[in-house]
Amino acid sequence: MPRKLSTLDPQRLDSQICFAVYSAAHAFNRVYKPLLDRLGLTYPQYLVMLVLWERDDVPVKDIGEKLFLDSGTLTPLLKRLEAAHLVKRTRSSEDERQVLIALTPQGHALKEKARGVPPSILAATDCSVSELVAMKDEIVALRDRLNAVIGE
Amino acid sequence: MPRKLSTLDPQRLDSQICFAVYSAAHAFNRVYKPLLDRLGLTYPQYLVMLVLWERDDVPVKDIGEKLFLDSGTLTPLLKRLEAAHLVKRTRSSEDERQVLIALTPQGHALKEKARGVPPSILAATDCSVSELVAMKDEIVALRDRLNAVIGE
DNA sequence: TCACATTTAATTGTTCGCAATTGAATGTGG
DNA sequence: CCACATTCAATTGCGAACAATTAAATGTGA
Repeated sequence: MPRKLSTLDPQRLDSQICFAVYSAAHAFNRVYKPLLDRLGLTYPQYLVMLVLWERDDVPVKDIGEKLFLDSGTLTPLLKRLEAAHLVKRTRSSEDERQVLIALTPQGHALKEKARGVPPSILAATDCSVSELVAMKDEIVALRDRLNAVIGE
Repeated sequence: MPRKLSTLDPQRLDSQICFAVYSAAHAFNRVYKPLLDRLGLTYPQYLVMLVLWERDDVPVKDIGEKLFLDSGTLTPLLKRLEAAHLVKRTRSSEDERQVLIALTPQGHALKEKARGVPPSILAATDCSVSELVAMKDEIVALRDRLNAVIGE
């Protein structure tokens, strides 16, 4: 009598935390989209801008380490940000292998326009800040354990 | 004296739950990759197979509703699964607008080969099942609230 | 110094993910 | 019954995401 086991079946879609994370990421993306459209940014471009608003004039590699992305993703993305006049890309003179990414005045200015984004997202989650912080910390811990397994 | 506020700054990358979810999704993907390579599947293809292993002979729309994906994503993906001889795509005779997706014998057989995937993922998370279930339920609830906002 | 490994970005090719549009089939109101 | 709207899948175009490779600059050991 294998009844009621279906909800525990590890091969069921709804049992899988990974699908929960995957589908939540897409849901976030859809909420961000109209907000970021006004800034002329995609979500990954917004992430790069967040990094640069914290610290400017950084090599591509540093951005990649913070966002867990490689040059195959970042190079074309940064070229689009450059085409949008938000960043400048210049070869480092000390180490010619590195390309340094710096904000333009427009890139700096966009930070003010983007100030309304996090509150809008917070409202959409319909959660308290403390709940979100707790969830975020759990998810980050999980992510870091997964990333630790990869580097084996 | 705006000191120590940086960790609470909503415009900081590390404050954002969305980045936690985004980067966790990518971390999961990297853990799944070597496991799914052996099955000849990508992660989204694996999700479609999970749906079909639960219920066969379903229209594209139903798959899309379960996975939150549209025909722009699913049509080419399903064609690849068909080219890999895992599914058949046939127009419904009752409603010629629908395309029904059915597993081939190889598609059915793959379920057995895929049985080892969830335990491997579980091991990689280094979490107890009950912890994961609790996190999963929280994330699903968050996702559903976000999706509710979109349909406004 | 010189051969060799390492680091860094860029490039190529494949697969998602989605917006917008198209076209065919079906449903509905008058 | 017929004009019209709706539904469904397919298509087009663009921007990620990543594996694999390339090329140039830098570091290292003999």
